[in-house]
Amino acid sequence: MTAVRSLDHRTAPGPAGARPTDESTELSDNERAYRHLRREIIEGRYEQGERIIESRVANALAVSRTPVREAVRRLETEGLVTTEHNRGAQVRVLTETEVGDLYEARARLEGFLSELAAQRADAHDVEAIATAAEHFEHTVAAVDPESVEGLRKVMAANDQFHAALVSAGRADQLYRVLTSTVDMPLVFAAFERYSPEELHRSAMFHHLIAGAVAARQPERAGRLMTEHILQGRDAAMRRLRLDPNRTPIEEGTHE
Amino acid sequence: MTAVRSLDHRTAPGPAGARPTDESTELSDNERAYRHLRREIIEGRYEQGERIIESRVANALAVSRTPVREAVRRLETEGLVTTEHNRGAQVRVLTETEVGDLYEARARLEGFLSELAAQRADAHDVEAIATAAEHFEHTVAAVDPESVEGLRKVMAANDQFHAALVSAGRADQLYRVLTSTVDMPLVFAAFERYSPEELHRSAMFHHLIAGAVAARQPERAGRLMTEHILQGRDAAMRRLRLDPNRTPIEEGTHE
DNA sequence: ATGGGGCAGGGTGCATACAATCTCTGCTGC
DNA sequence: GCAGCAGAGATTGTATGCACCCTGCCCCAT
Repeated sequence: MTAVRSLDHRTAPGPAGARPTDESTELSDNERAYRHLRREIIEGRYEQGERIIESRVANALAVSRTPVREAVRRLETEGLVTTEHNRGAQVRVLTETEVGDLYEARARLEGFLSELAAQRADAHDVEAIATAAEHFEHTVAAVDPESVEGLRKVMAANDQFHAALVSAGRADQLYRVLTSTVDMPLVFAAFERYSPEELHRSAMFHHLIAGAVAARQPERAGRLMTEHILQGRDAAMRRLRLDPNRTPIEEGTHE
Repeated sequence: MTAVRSLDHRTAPGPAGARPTDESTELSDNERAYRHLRREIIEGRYEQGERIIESRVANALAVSRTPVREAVRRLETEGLVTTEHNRGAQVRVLTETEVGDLYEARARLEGFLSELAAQRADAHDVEAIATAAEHFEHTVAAVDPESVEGLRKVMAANDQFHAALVSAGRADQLYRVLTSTVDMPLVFAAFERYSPEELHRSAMFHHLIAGAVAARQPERAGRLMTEHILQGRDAAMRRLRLDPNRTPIEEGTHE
């Protein structure tokens, strides 16, 4: 495959629903490869343990192997893939215990984050958090959680809520720790299996957390968030036990 | 600069004090670049915010830019450096608040880790933890904490203790989260400034934690570890406040 | 039939080439 | 004297080439 791209670069600098806060630049190939692979893995389109062939990914994105390799290094550091010398990368396989531990670690980190948010939020932050909680509730009620788009919308709304907390907590560094650490795979795996009641319960927790932040009660905010995440863990692990082999979200052959 | 290496590869497959448990393979260029850069940054031989020039690093290690770039991607994901498109990487600058937050996050994670260790350790693990605590105490008493080698020895002993806990907690995933997350820079910055009394206090905490694990008391182990880390935070931040501009550990020009 | 050696193809790791971008410097014109 | 700009050199981002590694398969000797 030889460079059929050239124009991709110029088209669409990314005017979509981009947050007005920061990025509007056109993505580097590296970044595109990273996001692509991340999504493929998170949404289950790679098997657990499946090998990631650099040249295939490169072809699929019409780039060379170089940016793909760099993306793989990032994913490796995030823990989404493992690598062996001269044998490339494969999607990480997590045991049930590991999944549980990671959820619990996440619960503590997000609990801490929520405490910070409750301490540091200004009026604008409080507003944003409440809005996000509202938005999540609407989304959950409106979309079909079985469809890919529905799922993605729910996830996006969920991210928005957490992002509002991060912003309120002035904790960008923590955010990196959270997202860049076997965080997403769990989230998606969880939502993939969430029942309507569970989604509903999440929406309720979001509201409660928003309330605790607005009331400047760090401990309660932290406790609620911790419990919220642990609820997610339990739901996810119930499903994991029922169906240990996750099924892909979409067809999307990465062949 | 053109390949003057060739032999580096063959020499010393790494028979040094390598843990018998795993690696004895010769390192890839990528890995070498990663470790080199990581150490340079952690030990303060790059200024905060200083730019990292790929070709310079490549020359210094007698490798091409390719593995260096991959190493930089890893460091970026770990949060040690930041990058901007077409403008390369620079050493991350942390505010005092961010340092404090990260320490606290770390305190919670390591606290959790200690709980796991107290729950899951077998007799062998308990033994290893006690030994490591002992070793740390000896090291602290024996070396000159002002010298680079002394500092490195203290850090190595410290790592050994924490590694023993990780091993006991069956928490390899968590370990990744801990180390790969703006963890090291803080550790070193802390030890760099530690006074003998503070090192002593650390040794004491290690013993207490080891005791709690041996006694199978997860809560106490967790609490002690959390406090241990927070002590470290306070010490580090006291020093930070006295001398906001860290000084390099060694001369070592990375020119 | 079976164990093993070797060979071919697929893939990875690294080096090198090159265009695009950035940055710095010195000059020009106001 | 200084803002601003052009150009050269420095540096990054990506593509491509190549040597080595690894795996699976076929064939041969036992």
